[in-house]
Amino acid sequence: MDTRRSDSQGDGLPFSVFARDCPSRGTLEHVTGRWGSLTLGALGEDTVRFNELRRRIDGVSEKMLSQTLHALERDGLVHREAQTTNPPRVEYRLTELGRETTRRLLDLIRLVEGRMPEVLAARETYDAAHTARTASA
Amino acid sequence: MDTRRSDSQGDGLPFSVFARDCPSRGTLEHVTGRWGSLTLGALGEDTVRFNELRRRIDGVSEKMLSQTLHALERDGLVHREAQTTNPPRVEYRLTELGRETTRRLLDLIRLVEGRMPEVLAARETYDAAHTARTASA
DNA sequence: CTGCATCCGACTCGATACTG
DNA sequence: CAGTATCGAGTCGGATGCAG
Repeated sequence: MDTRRSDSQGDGLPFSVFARDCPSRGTLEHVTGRWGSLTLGALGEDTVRFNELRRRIDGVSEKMLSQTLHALERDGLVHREAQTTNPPRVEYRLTELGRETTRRLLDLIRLVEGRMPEVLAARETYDAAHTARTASA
Repeated sequence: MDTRRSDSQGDGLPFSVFARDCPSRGTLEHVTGRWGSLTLGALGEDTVRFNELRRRIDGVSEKMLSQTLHALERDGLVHREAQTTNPPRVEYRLTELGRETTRRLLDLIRLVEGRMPEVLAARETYDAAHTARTASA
């Protein structure tokens, strides 16, 4: 059966990201996506306002941050608290689930960052091999 | 100072995904991207051929898998071994760095999958609140 | 079998402008 | 400050066709 593909990865969970129509795939993408991961990481343990968040994530546009925040809020990872005062003040912070998720995410990010020298070296090797092939052709 | 942003996340690493021009951002995207994460997870501890990999990842196109594999190979996460025999046989497997990365990634995936019921519930709540607002308007 | 090249539509993203 | 609406450029991604 196609829907049992997850077994080949040996997880035995009720959902499987490996299946095309699995809902966890969407959530995983919100979490790991370009802005999702950065947003979660930038929130961390803090309670942060919209523009502060925007400043923390270098390069994110208003639109993308807003969009990302909505997706994460919808998935129950981020809590949004709006005060209808003037000036408006909206604060975002991680839910418990969001913190758990972010913890794992940061483990991953830290690993990747810590190993970047290896990655960069691998890239050079790869590129050298490839340009050599192209150049010699 | 802008380049110290990473400190606000308390990691103190030499790279910071939060900075726009940080090379780790690209690698992180390869790893966590739509197909990258699934490819790494599908490789696991195995040595897998191209089409077998394609079968494991439900919905991936040839093009995307090939592209993803190249990116991961370039980053030193995946090892590619091509036998120039006939028929051609190309095997992919994770490097040590790839396995480390995948381990973290699977921690994250498992968490997300395990908590999907919560996510789904949060979505319903969110959607209900939103459609209510829209409907009542 | 394992791929690369090309075409082309769909969707994403970012800049801008505008609202409360 | 905290967004939403719109629009155009760019990228993603799938289908097809071809090559070793």
